[in-house]
This record gives sequence, C-alpha cells and structure tokens, in this order.
Amino acid sequence: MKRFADATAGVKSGRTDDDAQTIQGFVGVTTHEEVYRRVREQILFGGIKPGSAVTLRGLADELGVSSMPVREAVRRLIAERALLLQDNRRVMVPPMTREAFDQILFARRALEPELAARALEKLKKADIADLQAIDQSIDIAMRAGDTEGYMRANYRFHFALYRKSESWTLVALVESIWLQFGPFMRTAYGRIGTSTIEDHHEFALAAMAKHDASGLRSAIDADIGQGMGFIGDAVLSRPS
Amino acid sequence: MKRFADATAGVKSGRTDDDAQTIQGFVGVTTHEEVYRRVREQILFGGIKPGSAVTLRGLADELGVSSMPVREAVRRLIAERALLLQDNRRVMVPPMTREAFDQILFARRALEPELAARALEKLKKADIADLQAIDQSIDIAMRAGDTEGYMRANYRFHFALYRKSESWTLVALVESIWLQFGPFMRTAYGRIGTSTIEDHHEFALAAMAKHDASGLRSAIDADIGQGMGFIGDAVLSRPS
DNA sequence: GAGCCCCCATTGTGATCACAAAATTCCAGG
DNA sequence: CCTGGAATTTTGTGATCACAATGGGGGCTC
Repeated sequence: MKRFADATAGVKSGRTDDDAQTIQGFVGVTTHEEVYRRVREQILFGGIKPGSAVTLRGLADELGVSSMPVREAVRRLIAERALLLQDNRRVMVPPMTREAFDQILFARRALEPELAARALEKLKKADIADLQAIDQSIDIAMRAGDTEGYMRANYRFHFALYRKSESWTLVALVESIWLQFGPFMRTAYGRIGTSTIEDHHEFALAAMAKHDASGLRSAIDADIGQGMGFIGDAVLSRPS
Repeated sequence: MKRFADATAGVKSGRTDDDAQTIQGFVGVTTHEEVYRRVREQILFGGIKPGSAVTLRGLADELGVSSMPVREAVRRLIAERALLLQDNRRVMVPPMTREAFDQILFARRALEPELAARALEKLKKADIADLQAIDQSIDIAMRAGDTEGYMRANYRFHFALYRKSESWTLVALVESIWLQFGPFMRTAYGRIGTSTIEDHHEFALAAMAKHDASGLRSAIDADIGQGMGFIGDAVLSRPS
C-alpha cells in the first residue's frame, strides 16, 4: 500500500522542505482539497474497486495527513455520490445495481448530448483540433490495451467538450454521474479489454467540423449507449 | 488504554438543560446530519438571503454545537452547490446570475418532466390522493399569502411525485438543483407575493388520473416554465 | 480632511484527544 | 471441529487547541 509517501507527516508549520510527494507540500491549495482530488481520481479511474471499504484513518495514514482533511474530502465525495455512507456509518465505494445503472444511463442520455450541442455553439477551430488530439491519444491507449490511459483520455475528451458549453451547473451534474460509474468502467475494461471498443468520437468530431448539432447529439448518444452497454454486459451479468 | 480521567472532556458541554433549540437532544442521528438538515431547510425555504455570508463559528454558536459537525455539514452543502466557497475560503449563499438561472431552468426541464413520467408508471390511486391533498395545502397557502408555506408545500408536491419514480440518482440531481434556486424563489415571492401564481398542478393531477404520460410531462414542463419565469422576472430584472 | 498603515479580531484549516459503537479476534465449552 | 460470548481492536464522531491569513477599524502622517 502506501501509494503516497507518508514521510514524517506530523510536523506542523514551517514545512519548507522539498518533500514533494507529501500532500502538505502544496501551496495555495488546502489539504482536504488535495485529498479530495486524489481520492476522486482513484475512484474515477478505477484505483478502488466497487464494494471496497474506505476508512478515514486508513486514508489519512496512506496520504500522510491527519484525519481532519480526509473527513472533509470524504464527506464531499459522499455528497457527490462517489462514495456511499452505509448505515454502520462506514464508507464504501458503491456497488453497482441494475437500478442504479439504468438511472445513470438515462441521466447521461438526457444531459450529455444536450451539453455537447450547447458546447458546439461556442467551439472554435482550435478547440476541435484539441479534441482531435485527445481522440488520438484515446486510440493509442485503446490499441495498447492501456485501460487507465484510455479512461483518462476518454474523460478528458468528454469533459473538454462539455466544459466548452460553459454550463457549469450541468457539467457538475454530469461529473457527479461519471463518478458513479467510473469504478465499473474499470472493472468492465479490466475483464474484457479495450480492443473491442468502437470509436464514436470520430463521428462526433465530424459533426463538430460541420457544425451539425443533431449529428453531434446522435454521436454522443451512440457513444454513451455503446460504452454503457459494454459496462452493463460486463458487470451486471456476473455477480459483482 | 492510558485513559487518565480527563473529566472535563465530555462534561464541558453537558447540556442537560431543556434548551429545545439545541441539536444535541436528537438520538440516533449524528450532529452533523442534523446541522445539515437545518441549514439545508433554511436555504431551501428562504431563511437565508442570497449573497449573505455563512461562517462556521457563527453557525456553530447559533446551533449550540462545536465547529466540527458544522464543517462537515457545510462541506456537504458546498458539494451540493447549495453554498458557495469563495476564493477567500469564505462561504456564502450563491448570488443568482443570468447564466446560472438559464442552466437551472434547462436542467429542470430536461429532468423533471421525465422523472414525473417515470413516477407515473408506479403511481397508485392512494398516491394521487396524497398529491391532491398536498395540492390543496398549496392552494390554501397561496391564497393566504403564506410564502414559506407555499414553498414547503410546493416542494412536497414535486418531490412526493418524483420520489415515486424510485429513480434515486435522478432525484438527488434534482434536489441539488432545487437547492440552488430556493433562495431566489423566496426573494421573488417576497417581492411580488403568491397570489399571481397559476396552478399547473391541477393539470398534472388530471394527467395522472388519466395515466397520460405526455400530458403529465407537459404539465410539469409548464409548471417549471411558469414558476421559473416568475422568479427570473422578479429577481434578474433588478440589481440583486 | 483624506489616505495609508499597523494592529487586532474574525475566520478557515489542520491536528490531537476522548469516547461510543461496531467489528473482529480469541478462547472456552460443547 | 464448531459455536457462542467476552475481550480487544478498529472506526466514526465530536470537542478543543494552535496557527495562518484575511478583513476591518483606529490612529498616524501628509
């Protein structure tokens, strides 16, 4: 374990040392925010398995901080439904159920194509080029079988697009949704691999180039349907 | 082990008094959850004005608890976008902007009619009767000019319906959205009153009775459009 | 009289401690 | 061997303290 150096974490003020791995070294960002980001990434890109327990002291020791910032970060992630507070007051990565899966799928289809269409209105040529570059890194990771790399690049692609809509409220909702199915994406790709993924992003990029809103909507919807169908087949058909 | 009696520890706040306003009296619910609920209600039903500052110690003193549970509750509300963490690291009730308003309106129209349609499939006769009872209390509050009563009943109506959909993920998203425009609803009704509100719930109830999904969607959509238009006119046209 | 700066109060952040409840381990009895 | 309960450990919760940074107010200078 101990993914992040714990070092001698107790020393309070005046940390001017160069211990870059410890969270405390960061400037201008609070500790609980940094803890939040790291745990969030682990959840989003599959560092933590669905159903596994998360303890405050465990995380605190792992990250080399006290339990205070961990508590705030975990509380925040619970509010975003990235973590689940059980009746025991214990915390876990939520297991996937058929019902939750259906709701996530529906919410994605309701929000993401529309968000993409909104983004289209504000897209510049340079933005499309950026997205094409990200799409290429997706292809590379996909062919290399690099599951985590694929997930990260795929996330970057979707949210680079969505953020262009400048609809921050909606983007936040979609981010919350992604947090909820991230672990299953990892599980699914881990089981079946990334080679069978179709690339609907090409169609999306083509629609962007033509400024074709309904085409973009369709492409995003197809991407969601394909990706989620893949996850559903891989995860829900077997005992979790 | 090693527990020297630190006698003052637990007794310090030994509130055995009958101070009913104090939170500590609750059993089985954590303090931070109770704090969360109270602050949430204040935001949702207008106890706090948009733009006003919220301080941890202030809330803690007001509720008679230490700052710990307040911190967790506030952190949770920030994650739900009910409160806004500024760059100063200070917390406030978010001010309304045209952009945020448009996004909230769009998100509501995207999610709530669909949620209502989903609920319709599971609605029983008794549920419709319950909703009719709530609608009557809405009318009563509306005619009495009871702004807070109207808001509470309206909230009850919508979420009693939505929760019947058993789509907990989506309901959570919609609750987050309501938290974001609650304060403005109060401001708007406080300025103009509740007497001019049209009652689209009648149409919604009629559609439910006929099991008419598209009619229900339209009614909810109209209700959102009317209510939000009202808020937009009242709040956005003037300096906040 | 106005602008600037310094001092102090307020506030958020993080660490540590105490305690209760839950989970786990351990051991005796069948 | 298994089972059941007691003891121990783990874990979440809440309170309190220390500290840094921001903000505001009062007094000083020009």
